[in-house]
Amino acid sequence: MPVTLQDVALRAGVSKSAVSRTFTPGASVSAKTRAKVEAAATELGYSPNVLASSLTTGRTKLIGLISNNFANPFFLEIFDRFTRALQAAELRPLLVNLSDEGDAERSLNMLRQYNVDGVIVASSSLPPEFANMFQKAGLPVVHAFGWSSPTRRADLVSIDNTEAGRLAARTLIDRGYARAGFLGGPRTAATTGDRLQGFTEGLAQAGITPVVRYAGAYSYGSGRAAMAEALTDAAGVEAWFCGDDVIAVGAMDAVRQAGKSIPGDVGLLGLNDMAMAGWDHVSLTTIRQPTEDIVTTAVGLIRDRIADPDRAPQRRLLPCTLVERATLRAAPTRP
Amino acid sequence: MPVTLQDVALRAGVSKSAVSRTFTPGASVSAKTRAKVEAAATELGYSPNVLASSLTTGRTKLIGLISNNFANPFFLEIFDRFTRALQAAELRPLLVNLSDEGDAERSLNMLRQYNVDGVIVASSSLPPEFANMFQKAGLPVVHAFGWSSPTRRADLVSIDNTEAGRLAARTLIDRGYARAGFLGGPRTAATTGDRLQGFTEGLAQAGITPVVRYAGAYSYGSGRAAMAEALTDAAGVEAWFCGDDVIAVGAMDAVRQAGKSIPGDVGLLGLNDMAMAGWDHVSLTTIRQPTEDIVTTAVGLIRDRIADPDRAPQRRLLPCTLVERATLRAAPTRP
DNA sequence: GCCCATTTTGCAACCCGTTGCAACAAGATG
DNA sequence: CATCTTGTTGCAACGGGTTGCAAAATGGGC
Repeated sequence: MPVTLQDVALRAGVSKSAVSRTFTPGASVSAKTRAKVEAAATELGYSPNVLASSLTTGRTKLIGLISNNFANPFFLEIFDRFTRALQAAELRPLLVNLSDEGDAERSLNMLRQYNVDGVIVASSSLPPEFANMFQKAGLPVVHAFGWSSPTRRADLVSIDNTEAGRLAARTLIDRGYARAGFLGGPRTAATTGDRLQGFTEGLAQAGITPVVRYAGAYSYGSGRAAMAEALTDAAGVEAWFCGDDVIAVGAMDAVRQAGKSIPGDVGLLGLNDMAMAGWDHVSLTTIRQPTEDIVTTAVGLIRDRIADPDRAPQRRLLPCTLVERATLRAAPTRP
Repeated sequence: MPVTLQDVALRAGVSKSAVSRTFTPGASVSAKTRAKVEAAATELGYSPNVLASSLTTGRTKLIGLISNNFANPFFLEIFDRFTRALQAAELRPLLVNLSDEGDAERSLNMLRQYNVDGVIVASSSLPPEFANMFQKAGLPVVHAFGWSSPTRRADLVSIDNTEAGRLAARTLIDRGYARAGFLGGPRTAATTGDRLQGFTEGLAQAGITPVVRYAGAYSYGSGRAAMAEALTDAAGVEAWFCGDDVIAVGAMDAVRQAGKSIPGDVGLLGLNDMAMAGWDHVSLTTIRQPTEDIVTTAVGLIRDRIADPDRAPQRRLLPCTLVERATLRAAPTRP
């Protein structure tokens, strides 16, 4: 039923090649033929079959968009931006949910079956093996929002997590907090370690050693549970740097549940600046990731790498900034 | 570089056909050949190229997953479920973000270029033209989470929105609210009308006529703005049935901002039961959509329709239930 | 061991495009 | 007008599979 190249060729009275070339940018066609072909094409409502052409060109314009963070509202914003950015670049996101997929092999396989041109891994908590596999299979990979190991050979774009940790430390010190805590994301997340390191380094300058706790996942429930425990466990902490906004929101509820006030009794600092952090009843003071920049950079990187698979791996670390809201006390005014 | 059918055939000492048939369920192959082929295949790490086979079979196992609700956290849960359900059915979601895509034609075109087997529209606020176009193009379409017009020829799965409206009405009446309001989603959303109708009908039985307001979008900001206005505009309303949880959360903040208490001064009833509705500080009383059921039903419908494109359009209306939390006052105990 | 009905198998054409190559046309140059 | 460029065009092979068809192999019954 669908209109094929052949149909258009017949209609326009030219060869298949002529039609094909009309739709191939940079190919050699005379203005006359092109006109004939285009007329026939619009008349028939023809549009070339990407999949068929991928057979010979090896390009599908399909990008695997991989994540396992489907419980974190921040990632809805990320998906929003990625889908738009990819669409704008004439690429198509094949969304892969790795939440309950223990088997890396299977996912890799499926992406290869579809001949994806590249893979964007949007997650900080995916096990390293995934990245490795994709690369071994010769698939261009870019990591966004996570990762850190300089040994990896994949492209990377994210904030400088160590620097974010330092910024968090400076912020808490500025506000006069003397007893600080780190409520990280999952231990296995690549970013968690870097943030902790920066945080610890930064605090060290004020002679402070942070209490360290971890949430089991990037989710409200995990943040809440971890904080509930920490409140009895590490009661003296005045302010917590949380590994992520959604964890911070969970923590916030645990604190209030325990009858303590924010930021009076306990201060909270998040990371991401998801939309919800700005909602009235949340008003989370947080470190903002430049989401839009990260996404457009990631899309740019994947295009570049597809064009030149052998180029050296790129690392783009973008700066993050503090967003002042209501979960940390104000800096004491200096006389 | 990738392993092809040919390679496996050579290795196994059989013809291409034999290999192809080994991987085609229901084809005629002897146990012996199958064994040989499978051995060779695993040895070489072969997996068939879906795209190549789609050329002859006409099936890509690609499903367009279309939405424009990227500001509503509820949809992250929906995407989570859809991706899992599709993956489990050996289908792949090609995610299409229609948020800023005014041009239906363009999206349709791209979906056709990729030969998607079908389309799932997950949104209640997409203009009707989309559905029409897909269908005219002969693409199997199923609508999930929205729509209602019985004149459409697409498959539909959602809650019974009129019934949901009635349930909301009954609930408010039970709690003794005499002055009720309806804070709907966008006027253009197909579901909004149905819910209002059911709500109005239900209230009529108690002789109540609802005040009606609309939010401009399914988002926190719209809900908040609409409620802020309504609070001065329609100050007498004791309880509002909101078109959606995220709108309700926005409304909640507007109410608190105005110095009123919930549910003391103003009652709120949401719809969806997104995860966040259950968070401590939200505790939204809401009407629950059976999300999981809707999703699995939608995936089932799309498979069936792909198998038999000519069958009569299906409508599956699933029941919804009230989830009691903290934004409506309790029903007065009857002696 | 022979004959017939069933399976199994391979050949070759086909799905829808792309592309190297050679043939060809048109325009420039002398 | 002949010759050389340069630009256009069609042919045919190819990419990685599927499938109708006929030939070959297998199995069963006697």
